Amino acid sequence: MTETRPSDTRGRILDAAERLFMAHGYDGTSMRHITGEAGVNLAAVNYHFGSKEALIREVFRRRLDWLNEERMRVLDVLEAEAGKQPLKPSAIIDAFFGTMLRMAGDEARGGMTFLRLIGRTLGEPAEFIRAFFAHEYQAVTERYKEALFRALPEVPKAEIVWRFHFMLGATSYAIAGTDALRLVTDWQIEDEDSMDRLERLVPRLMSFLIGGLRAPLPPLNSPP
Amino acid sequence: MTETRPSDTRGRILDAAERLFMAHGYDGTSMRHITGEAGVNLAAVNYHFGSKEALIREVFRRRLDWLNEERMRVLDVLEAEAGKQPLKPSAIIDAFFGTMLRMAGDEARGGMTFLRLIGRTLGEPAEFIRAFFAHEYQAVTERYKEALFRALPEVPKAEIVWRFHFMLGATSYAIAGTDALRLVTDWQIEDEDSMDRLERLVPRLMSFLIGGLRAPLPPLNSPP
DNA sequence: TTATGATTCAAACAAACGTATGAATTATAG
DNA sequence: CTATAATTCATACGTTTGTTTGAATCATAA
Repeated sequence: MTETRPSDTRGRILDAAERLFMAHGYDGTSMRHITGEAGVNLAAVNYHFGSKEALIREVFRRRLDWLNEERMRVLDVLEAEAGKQPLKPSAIIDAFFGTMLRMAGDEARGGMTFLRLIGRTLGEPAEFIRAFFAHEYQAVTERYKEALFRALPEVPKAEIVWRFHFMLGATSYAIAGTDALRLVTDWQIEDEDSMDRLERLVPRLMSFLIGGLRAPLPPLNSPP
Repeated sequence: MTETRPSDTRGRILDAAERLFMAHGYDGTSMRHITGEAGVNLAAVNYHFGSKEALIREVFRRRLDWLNEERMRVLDVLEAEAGKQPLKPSAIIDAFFGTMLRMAGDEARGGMTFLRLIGRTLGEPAEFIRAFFAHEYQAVTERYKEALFRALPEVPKAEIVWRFHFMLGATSYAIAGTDALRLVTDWQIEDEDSMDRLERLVPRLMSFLIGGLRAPLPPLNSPP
């Protein structure tokens, strides 16, 4: 629906790159892996995207554009419904993190693969990737921070920013794995099949995030 | 202070590798970067460690051995003090995460550099790194999970395991950055100098973690 | 001192990397 | 159909990668 498509070479490259970057990271994925997996010629990436750097930017852009617009839209709806009174913190958290997590069930928008790629990438060392993310996310995080400030007027703003940050970390890590996670989860979870696991992850994570957000404030340290 | 050293080539390599892996990741750091930064010959890494893979394993091992022994020791002390009654969850969390975070102030044990390396690496895609971590951590996480089970007998074990996992994610992300973090934290935090920031991070994160751990349980999903 | 083992060194290796080229092929328009 | 543009292709370029080699240098002990 985006454009007339004489050939799906572009799409095949993006899909393969998404999957491989998720599995092996940016530096760990070569052009030959990508084009091999996509079944296209090696030169196709540079023809269609210009460079490897531009490719991964496009991999993220085609998903993040929708996600961040959706996050804005959901917040619009919430604020319209609430009128002038502040939102419930849990509603804001669900709008930001829940909207992202629910992408896992939407295969047309990347599904679990893209979600895990996001989780991985927030810890990615490459400078241009971090810069790109900061730019893509700026407007959205700004709005959500403001909404949280209004929702929690008694909590110092610096504290909210930190906790927003902690929530991002818990979420990234939760979705990045199922592999890395096995560090902590060997048993007891295996008996749920992966469908169950994903469906239960959202409410589980959401409870944790809201518990953390609403936790008692840390003691102020005294020394002068 | 650690040992008699006929030459500190090994140590210089480990220090440089630690710093560079932290800054650019495993695949993003070349042997020539490492040996150049360390001021040693290119072949020195392969002579002293055998391979790049063995090098990064040693980078982690020299720090993690101490950290995980310390975690065990602290838990021993706590359990001895408590006698037969269960520990406070907050004490367990502090023993596990606080012990690690306080390494940031201990320059002889890697300090902030190693701490940020850990944060980065828990999301590292390379298979052998994940395998190594899982192996190094197994005994410790097992003991801490058991301690948490006893401390929170009313909470389902699966829930505790998940929340332990979320806590790991929040912690990794919190220490990995100051760079990546700038995504969410642009202002309001800059006015604290970096010493303050680090000192305040520990109680802030600890409050968040305990709030998440003690949060109300997620609703059970109903469908049959 | 000489002899022996440990370490450092410059140089080279094949393999893999991202990118560029120009010809061949395919699609589109007149 | 023909002409023009878009795309695919095999191939090659110059770097950079991790690792190896054999000689040179160092330290230690007899």
